[in-house]
Amino acid sequence: MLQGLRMSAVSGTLLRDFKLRATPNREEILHLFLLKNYALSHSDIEREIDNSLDRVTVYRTLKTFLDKGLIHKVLDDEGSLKYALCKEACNTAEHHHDHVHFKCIKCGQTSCLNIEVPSVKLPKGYKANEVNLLIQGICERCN
Amino acid sequence: MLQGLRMSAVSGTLLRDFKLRATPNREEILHLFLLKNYALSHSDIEREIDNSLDRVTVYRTLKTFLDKGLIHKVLDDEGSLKYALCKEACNTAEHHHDHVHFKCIKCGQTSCLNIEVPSVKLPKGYKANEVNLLIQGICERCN
DNA sequence: CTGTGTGCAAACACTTTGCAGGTGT
DNA sequence: ACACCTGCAAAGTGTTTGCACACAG
Repeated sequence: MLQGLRMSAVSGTLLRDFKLRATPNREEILHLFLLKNYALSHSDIEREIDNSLDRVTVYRTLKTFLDKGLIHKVLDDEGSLKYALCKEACNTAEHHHDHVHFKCIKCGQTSCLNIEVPSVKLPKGYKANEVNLLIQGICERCN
Repeated sequence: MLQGLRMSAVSGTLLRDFKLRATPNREEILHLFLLKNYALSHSDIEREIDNSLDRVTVYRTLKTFLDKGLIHKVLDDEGSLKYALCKEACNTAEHHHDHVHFKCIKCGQTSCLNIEVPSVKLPKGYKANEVNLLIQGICERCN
């Protein structure tokens, strides 16, 4: 849904689609996600948006985006959560976040791989809800 | 390697096996890991060991255990890392940490599932090093 | 106009570092 | 005896909350 659109134009519209007020801050943060194709941590965002943008606002914006289903959490091995855009249409009611993420141990970037999550047979009694696969290694650019 | 041994006796020996000094603190923390069969966060450890045990010591002990290969990181969706014992013989030189972990969204416990990590075909150019699979859902006890 | 977003300040929580003294081997 | 572990204090970093004002709809 997000691909193939002019980024500069899309942020405001996208926000309204998700029933969020289109404020400059939100547009800027959303724009950054559209620009980068890898997962961003809180501090990544602070670093990239160098002009004044309150720390607290970033926290709250990320939480809002998360609640509304614009972005999803991406696991990281360092304890610091990262976030990435939901590629398909997720909304508050239903998410399908079975993701494969790849973290490069050289450049540190974590990106979404467009491959299927392999199905796993759980022991009986267990019921799966969400599956997260994090693969660490060397990405194609660093190879 | 760890299974089938009397826990109270094993901590000290195990520490020496890993070339670590057997101190009361370390034995207590290691004992806790042996006792619980799910992954523990830093704060879990602080909570469980209610008597005096300095926060800083826990940090340093966990780092030491990690470095020596006694424990490994377990991913969590909340940003707070957890740790669990390495079941097979891992040492500083070689780890094989392709793990499947299951986090129950009811009781919050994350445990190691004894199943194989399904193989994933990576796009060409990518090279995998370590694979972490985190499945979230309902565990057998909460079901 | 109204409800929500924002920035500031401050509180709070988490993690790391330095150092002096204690302890395992 | 020596090297390493520990606890305390303090600094550094990350996150949350309260409040008054600004602003989008």
